[in-house]
Amino acid sequence: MLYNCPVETTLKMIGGKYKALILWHLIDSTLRFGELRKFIPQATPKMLTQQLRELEEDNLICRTVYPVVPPKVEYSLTELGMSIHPILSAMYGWGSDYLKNNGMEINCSMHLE
Amino acid sequence: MLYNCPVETTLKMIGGKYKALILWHLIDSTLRFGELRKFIPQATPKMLTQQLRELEEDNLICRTVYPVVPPKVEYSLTELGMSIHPILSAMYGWGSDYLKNNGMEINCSMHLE
DNA sequence: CAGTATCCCAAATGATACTG
DNA sequence: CAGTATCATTTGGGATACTG
Repeated sequence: MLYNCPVETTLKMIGGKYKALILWHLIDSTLRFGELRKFIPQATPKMLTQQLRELEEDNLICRTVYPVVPPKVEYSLTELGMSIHPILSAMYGWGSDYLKNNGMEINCSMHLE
Repeated sequence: MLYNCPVETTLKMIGGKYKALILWHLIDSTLRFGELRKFIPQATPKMLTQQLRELEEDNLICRTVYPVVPPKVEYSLTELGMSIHPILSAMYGWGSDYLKNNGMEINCSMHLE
């Protein structure tokens, strides 16, 4: 695959419908599939699975399966995934400012750090 | 519209197919429609127009029409558009590193600054 | 030059039901 | 619990031709 611009490379990896959101949620915690679903209820299981698989393929997240019943699967950031943090933070900061300046309430169940 | 997270707000505004690329090209120059087409040949006129209109609606770029024949239209960044620069730069940097570490050549007709 | 207008196709996403 | 499978639908996007 040939990219015109590195900006596009980055966008391809974190620009999926729920990818930035998933990464953001994983920044400070390892989460199970069901927990991610609760954080991102608008994503159907199919979509969530698909996005997670793509993130995993791109080596941004790590999927750990515990061989127990009932199944337990945990998702966490890889080192590469953690290296995205500054970008996500910058996006969070810019987005917050934008919403504030436009009198929109932020409805984010998320912790800044 | 209600956003779950400011990260999504930002992504909605710069995540369109050619948006980041358009913004990136406009960072250091005002460009005409035809010039943007040359820089982004993969975008059909329809798509380019659509993306430009959305960027304009979001107040990221400014469209200036000169009442001459033949028509002359120039696009430039607004202040808000310029404020995206750090994010784009961060994305450019991360993407470059990623491509380098994976032995991929960068084929970007673009100037870093 | 800077777009619009149409038509059409492919990909993305949603809804729902099911399973090891 | 953590997904898959299937079907239906919507959306995105390309090709092409046309215009003030």
